[in-house]
Amino acid sequence: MFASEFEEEQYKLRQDKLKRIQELGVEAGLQPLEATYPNSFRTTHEVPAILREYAEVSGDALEADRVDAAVAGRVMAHRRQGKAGFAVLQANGARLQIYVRKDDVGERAFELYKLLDLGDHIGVSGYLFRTRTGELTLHVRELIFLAKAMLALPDKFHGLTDIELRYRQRYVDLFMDNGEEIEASSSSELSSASALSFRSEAEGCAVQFEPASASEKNPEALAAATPGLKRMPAREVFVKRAQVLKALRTFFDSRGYIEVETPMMQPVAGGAAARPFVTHHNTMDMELYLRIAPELYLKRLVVGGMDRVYEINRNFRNEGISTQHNPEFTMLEFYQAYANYHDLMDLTERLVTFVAMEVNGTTLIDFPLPKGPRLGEMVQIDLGKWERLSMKEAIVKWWPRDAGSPPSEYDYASAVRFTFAMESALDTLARVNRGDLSREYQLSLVDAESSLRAALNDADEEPGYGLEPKRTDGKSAGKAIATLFERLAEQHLVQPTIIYDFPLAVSPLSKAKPDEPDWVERFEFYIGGFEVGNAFSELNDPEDQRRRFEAQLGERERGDDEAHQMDADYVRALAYGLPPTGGEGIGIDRLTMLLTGSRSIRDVILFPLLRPAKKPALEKLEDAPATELEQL
RNA sequence: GGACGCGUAGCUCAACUGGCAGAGCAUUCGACUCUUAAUCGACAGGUUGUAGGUUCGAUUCCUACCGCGUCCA
Repeated sequence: MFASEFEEEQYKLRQDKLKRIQELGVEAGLQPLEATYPNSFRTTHEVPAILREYAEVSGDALEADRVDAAVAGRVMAHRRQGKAGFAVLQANGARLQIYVRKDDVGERAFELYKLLDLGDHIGVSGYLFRTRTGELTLHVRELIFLAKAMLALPDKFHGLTDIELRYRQRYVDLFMDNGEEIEASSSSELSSASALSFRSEAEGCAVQFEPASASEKNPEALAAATPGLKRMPAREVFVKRAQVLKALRTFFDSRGYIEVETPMMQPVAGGAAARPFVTHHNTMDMELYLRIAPELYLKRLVVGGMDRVYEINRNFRNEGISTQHNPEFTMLEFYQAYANYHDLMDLTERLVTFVAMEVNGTTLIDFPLPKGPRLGEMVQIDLGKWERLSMKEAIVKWWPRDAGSPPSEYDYASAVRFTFAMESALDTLARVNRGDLSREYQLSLVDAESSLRAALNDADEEPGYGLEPKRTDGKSAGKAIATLFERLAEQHLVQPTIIYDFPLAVSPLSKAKPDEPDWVERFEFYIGGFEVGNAFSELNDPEDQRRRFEAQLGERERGDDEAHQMDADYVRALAYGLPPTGGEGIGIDRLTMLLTGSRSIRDVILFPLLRPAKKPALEKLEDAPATELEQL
């Protein structure tokens, strides 16, 4: 528990203080436990409510018509001046100053006041007034000790800036973080006046996070330069996250969708391309997988006549960790019978717009790009303005200028032709004279080259599905096309963009386009340069579904452990008749990142996965001799 | 998995080209009845992530490992 001997000493010191506090309480007639860890304190006001209610009431008015109040909170500042002092109580993310005078609270309570440490919880009652500087303050008459902070708080001005510690000790981060901290990547002068100004408007909170110098700077110069990255306070991020969830439920509930919960532990981990976590049930002696998606269960429900369903819950994917990936993440999935992917495109635009308005009151967000060549750049995104491009159009739009003409329908039709197209594009690219080009341009050429090569590799490995007899080589180029799109276009999709019509090869659960059997009715939408959601017209032909699963099994045998597993029961469910259905999944963590201006998924997950903390120093010392012996 | 960066007091950070490990906050003691990063005075707090190496001398240079971060895959 203790990080150091110093901390242990601190702890003991505070134990002594707690004992002294107990003595004071007992002297006042309390039971020992009531004096140290009382069970309750009756408040008359919540701190945020007081700040809101009396924000406009003058000191004279408060004096003329005295307002009594009892509030409780955590001591976040403690300023003493002899026989009086000011302290700041924080509760529910808002801060109220209190004023304690020995003359008013008496000898014993003032003794208690002097024993307080930062982080302690107290309850106070008294009356409201305004100080000389005009700050709303509670003049304390009675002071009750509620709970002790046995460990010292971080630096009161800087707070916890160590990102690792913020994640590991979120319980500290939540009450310490005021978001004022500036992260590197631009000059401190600029970053002190961020374009983002986060205020707890909902709570009318006294904590204002606007840098004092902001108004003095030239706003035009600020807008021109990349503004610094100012974080929203941790607490506010998670308040917003709750609002996002609430808005989503409002949206679907009002449209007749039923919220359901489907298994998190599944005998077959299906519904997505990802490696699962494996677990074991002892009594039944069976392997189970933590779900990678709820998809197949939700569609079973549509078979069962639940025509509109949605689920908001965790998915688990045994994959890498990055600023956009956490092994467990929250996914919204919804399904609507008798709808197709065109209907879902319209619904998606309305949904995102609605959530933005509910949560932020505007569709405009300032967002620091979390990856790609424009990493860290603050961009303004309008979540109410959408563009739609087919995947093929997107490849054309972002096709490297120096690589000749983009692939045609003819090139897409088979892996052999696609390979040839990539090779000739690479040749064209290689012939560009790079002598007088800027470094930036040269880098973009390198990037283009690696993108084409990645697609080329996929085309080489592309399996033959045998689904399309017209192909001479028996191989599709679907996977390679998807890779090409991702490498060329994804990073540019900053404003909300729907990319529709995906290759069948990468879409084992989607319905094919009637006129183009190699392509499916599927779209993904991108914001801020990353994928936020994925939707399609659901494949509802059991025969076709069985063939696709079998093709995926072939993939798996070839070493692709992300290929979809066979789910015979799902095929059986389809055999009972799934109506034409549109379904969609939306990454809630990523959506929350956008709506809170967060650079990392870890900033919107309360307890992101980290390696276990290193051992306390004392344990380590004891271990040391053993390892030395082993080495000998 | 690869590249780069970081790791110094409880917290936030210094320590120039390798030359006595320092400051602020917090803590402890003292003064102060309108302060707000309160102020003033004093004390205390360190195996510089771990293990090696180079050197008269290592927080600094080198190697490996651990942890975290960022990017790429």
